[in-house]
Amino acid sequence: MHTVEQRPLTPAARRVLEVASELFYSRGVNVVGMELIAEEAGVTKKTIYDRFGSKQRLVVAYLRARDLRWRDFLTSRVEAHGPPIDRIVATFAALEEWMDRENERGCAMVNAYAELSDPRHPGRAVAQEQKHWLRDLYRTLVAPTGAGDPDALADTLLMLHEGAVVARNVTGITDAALTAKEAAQALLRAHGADGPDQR
Amino acid sequence: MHTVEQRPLTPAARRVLEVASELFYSRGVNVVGMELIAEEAGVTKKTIYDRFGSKQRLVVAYLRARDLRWRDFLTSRVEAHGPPIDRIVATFAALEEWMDRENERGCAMVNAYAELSDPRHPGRAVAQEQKHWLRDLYRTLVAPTGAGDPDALADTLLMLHEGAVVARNVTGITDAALTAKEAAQALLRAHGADGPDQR
DNA sequence: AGGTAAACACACCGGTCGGTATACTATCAA
DNA sequence: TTGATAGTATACCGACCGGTGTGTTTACCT
Repeated sequence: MHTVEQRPLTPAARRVLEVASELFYSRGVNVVGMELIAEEAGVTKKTIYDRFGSKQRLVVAYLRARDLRWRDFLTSRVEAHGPPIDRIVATFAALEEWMDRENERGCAMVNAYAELSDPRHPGRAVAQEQKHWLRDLYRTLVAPTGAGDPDALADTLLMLHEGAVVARNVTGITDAALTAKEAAQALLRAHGADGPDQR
Repeated sequence: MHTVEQRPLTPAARRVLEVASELFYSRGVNVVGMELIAEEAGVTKKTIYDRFGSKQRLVVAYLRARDLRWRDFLTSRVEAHGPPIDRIVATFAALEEWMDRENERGCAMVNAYAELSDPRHPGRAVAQEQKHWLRDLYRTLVAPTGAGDPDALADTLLMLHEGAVVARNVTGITDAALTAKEAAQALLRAHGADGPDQR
């Protein structure tokens, strides 16, 4: 039988997941074969299938792990600020830092969503969940600002966020996150958000 | 020898390109094999290779054709309006219409960019060119509005545009383009753009 | 009548895909 | 001591991948 659940990964399984994550992200989920992963992780295919069961599940594990890392990172950056408006701005500063560090190929969820066209593939749900989570995050951040039409504002911020990733990735606009951050501040002002930074 | 250049496509080649476009877009470039395309187009693989030379070139032909359709569509919608601000707003209305009609799987260029991880694949350049074209379009549309910081505003509009596609595709926000349009209007106002709609 | 282009049919190539089977070894806890 | 557990190595499977070769048929142009 294989693991798949949250039982702590064996050392070999951890290596597999690390290597697979790197390869899946940098080259794409469909392009990378199981044999390559096994080779790079110094492990036999048998071990991978013993631990993860199938490629589909390994892909899901990769997406879940990356999603978790991103959420933890973003959450910590948001919580480092008090005022609602500062928190919203912090999401774009966090995005900027994240993209500089480890987003060479754009958003892993968006890329996976593009690659996994079969609607039954469970990896699609992982990507959707992340975006729904981000949408909800913006809603909860917008609410206490007293901005008008808060739901539309939250969706707009979400779009700016996702658009910045795409623009940076394919158009090569390196300061996309910065531009998005300034646009977000302008929008908050336009929606009448009141915060300590307002005058 | 095979065609590849802009010589008018033979009837069989046209059928191949139509079928390939549908399959490439709806299922992904890497997932669809040449045999399936040949089958669905009622054509032998030999014919495809005689006309297009390789899968890589067929993919490029698909991207070029789709890009052209989109540019023609967007250009016509923009030119239907006179005032600069109306033209900018028209891009988001056009996006809304386009997404309702034929964007079930998001932006073909962004998806292809995600799938074609090999930087040497010429399909990547096609995607990049479209986004650069769109960026330039927004720049030329923003310039005559007299808005402050026009380049940043153009990039912001680009991000809203791309973000709306992603948000609608993976998050399922069906009115994403509408929300983006309203945000664009607010941003134009915030940048002090003057137009017939201003008061 | 002859030539050329565009299809057809079909067999075939080396290689890779995800996944399985068998057998053996090292570690460690009951 | 025994018996899982986790790992190794290797061979194998059918299916499919992108791509090619040989030869035939159809239709239009000169």
